[in-house]
Amino acid sequence: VATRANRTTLTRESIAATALALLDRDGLDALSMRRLADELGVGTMTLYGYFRSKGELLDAVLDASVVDSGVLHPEGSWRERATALARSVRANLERHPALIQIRLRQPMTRPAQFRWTEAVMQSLVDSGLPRDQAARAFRVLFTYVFGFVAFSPAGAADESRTAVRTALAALPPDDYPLLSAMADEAAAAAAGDEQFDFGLELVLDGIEARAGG
Amino acid sequence: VATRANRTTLTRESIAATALALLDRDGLDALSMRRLADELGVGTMTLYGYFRSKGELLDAVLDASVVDSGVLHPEGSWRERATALARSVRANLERHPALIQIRLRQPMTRPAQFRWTEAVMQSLVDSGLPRDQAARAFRVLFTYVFGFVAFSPAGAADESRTAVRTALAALPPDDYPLLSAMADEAAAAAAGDEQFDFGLELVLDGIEARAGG
DNA sequence: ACCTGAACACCGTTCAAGT
DNA sequence: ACCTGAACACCGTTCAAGT
Repeated sequence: VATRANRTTLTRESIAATALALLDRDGLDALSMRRLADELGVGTMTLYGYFRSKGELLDAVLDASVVDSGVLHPEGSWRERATALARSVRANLERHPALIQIRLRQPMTRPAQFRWTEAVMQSLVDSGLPRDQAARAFRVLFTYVFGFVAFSPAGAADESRTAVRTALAALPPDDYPLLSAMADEAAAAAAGDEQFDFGLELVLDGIEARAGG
Repeated sequence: VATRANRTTLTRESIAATALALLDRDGLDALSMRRLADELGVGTMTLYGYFRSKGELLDAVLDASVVDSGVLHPEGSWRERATALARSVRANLERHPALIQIRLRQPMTRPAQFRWTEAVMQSLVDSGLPRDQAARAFRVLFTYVFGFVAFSPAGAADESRTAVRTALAALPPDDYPLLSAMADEAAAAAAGDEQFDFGLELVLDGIEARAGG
């Protein structure tokens, strides 16, 4: 609902930045070409002068989100560096919760994301793993971090814990002897920093064991 | 495009089953209330007599997909059972690729899925882990398996490998000394059974180390 | 009780036209 | 060169009506 006045010149970058802000504010469903054009104070069709399709715009939004992606050259042992890189990419992904859903469609062929990949891969090679195993280990770490963000609701950690506790406590003990008795423990593991770090250490332990450390 | 003739009586279950078939055939974007009603040979609004909304229908589709979920009571050591359960849920998720995207929205409070959770949790408790750690370990395993399916394209394993190899080989070696030289190793780790099992073993090693051996 | 067409407020995108 | 309204083929859902 901005007027035409508060834009200078449209560029792919400025449009992507506005789209990212809209995404952060109102979520993935709210991002339509029509709404974004409104926000920018232009006609809907103007956007098609900068992007061939909505998909191409979403690609540009992914690139825009990586610009401010935090620590890329941490110090320390391979394990300290891997830990710092995993935490920083998690933090960045959770700053823009809608992005993970976009990323499900098109896999990791975005150039900007490769800087993080290079840094993580370097730490894994430094662990002493041969390259083929370092590549596999990278993929496990990637799967863990992205999976965690995708399946452990970030903003709603407390609500998600409550939902898990309620659901498990309501299960019939005859069919679910373990789960019905473990509602509190399961709730604690449903989300949050502690759970993220538990899993990260566990995965890194597995890598270290393979590195012969 | 079915005629009214080839349905007997509509039920929530029969509608969900048709929706799942449509999802498998044409993907998530193709599943609209209008198209599903067409498929069933009824008017669009008829569906709203069985489900209050599209979201409620998607919930029912998730439940329907769990019915045929395979191995739930494997034999063997805790680790053999955990392995069998992880592989079977991966196979089931990959049979219905669109479901993982639905599952991103609403977390694991679907009753039907809890049978799998109970069985995995039992294997983890049998490993000797205390319950709070078993709950955390379950969550890591869950994150790994679901993350793998979400981020490692199932049907398109070969194409995804080719895409990764091409993208990495095209990176400037000055900025990406490691990645540009590791295109083949990264491609091998991008998808497939071998990579899934590598990560699964790695995660189970981490769990076993915490279980004290 | 069970079903439904018309209507409303949205989508992405093509096309032909405006400056 | 850059922008755009109208139109097309879609959405999910409300409402008032049909049998």
